[in-house]
Amino acid sequence: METRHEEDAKMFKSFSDGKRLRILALLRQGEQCACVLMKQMEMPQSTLSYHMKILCEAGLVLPRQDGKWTHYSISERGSMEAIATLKRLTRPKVTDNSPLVVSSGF
Amino acid sequence: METRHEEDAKMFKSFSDGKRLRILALLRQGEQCACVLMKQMEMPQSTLSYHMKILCEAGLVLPRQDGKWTHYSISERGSMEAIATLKRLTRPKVTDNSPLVVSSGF
DNA sequence: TTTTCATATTGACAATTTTCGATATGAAGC
DNA sequence: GCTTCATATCGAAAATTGTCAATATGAAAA
Repeated sequence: METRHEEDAKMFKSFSDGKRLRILALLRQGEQCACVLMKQMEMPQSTLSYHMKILCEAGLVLPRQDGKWTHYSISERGSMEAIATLKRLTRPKVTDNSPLVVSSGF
Repeated sequence: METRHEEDAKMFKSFSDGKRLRILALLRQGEQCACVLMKQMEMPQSTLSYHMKILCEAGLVLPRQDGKWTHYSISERGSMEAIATLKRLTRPKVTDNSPLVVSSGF
C-alpha cells in the first residue's frame, strides 16, 4: 500500500524534470505526435518513450493511438487535479476552536 | 546558466518526495521547531536538516532563527508562486489567429 | 572561556532515476 | 505469410538523490 503523500509525490515527480517540462511546453501548443516530440527534444526514441510513460501514468498527459502513431496531449483534468493537490498541500490547516460567529442571543 | 524549465523543475523536485510532503503537512498546522519535526518524522537530525534545506531553497518554507532553535513555516508567497507556475505550465498556449470579436463596424 | 545544546555540513554509501542501444510489439502494406 | 515503420520495453551503465554517522558551527549558559 502507498500513503497519500507518496502518491502525491509521484505526481509531482513527473513535473520535476526539466526535459519533461519542455515536453509539456510543446504540448501546450496542442496535441503532438511522438515523432515530432522526438525531433524537437533531440532525444533517442527510447528516452522520449520513457518520459512520456511517466507523464501519462501521472495522468498529466493523454495518449491517443492512431494506427502506428501515438499522439499526446495535456490532460486538462490531470492538470486541474495537480493544481488542486498543490493548493491542498500548502493551505493552512484550520484547527479552529473559536467559532467565527458567536450568536448574539437576541 | 540554468534554463527556465530547469528552475521550475527544481521547485517541483522539492514536492516530489513523500517525506517532504509529510513535513509540509506538519507545517500546515503552523510554524514548527526543527526539534519537533525531527521527532514527528522519526528521522535522524542530519536527514531532517537535508530536507529542510531543499524546502527552504525552493522558497516553499521560511526558516526563523531564535537563539539556537530554528523554526520553520510554509511561505505563502512561495506556495502561491508554485501554483502560478503549475498553471502556466499546463495552460494551453494561445496561438490565436482568429480574433474573438470582430468589430461590427457600427 | 569552557561546556552544552540545537542545527548545519561533510563524506561515504545506498537507493532511485535517467540514459540509450538492443530488442520486442504490433499495425499497415505488400 | 513477410517487410516496414512507429513506438514500447528491456537491461546495463551513468547520473542524481537520499540516508546517516561523524564532525563543524554558533548561540546561550555556566
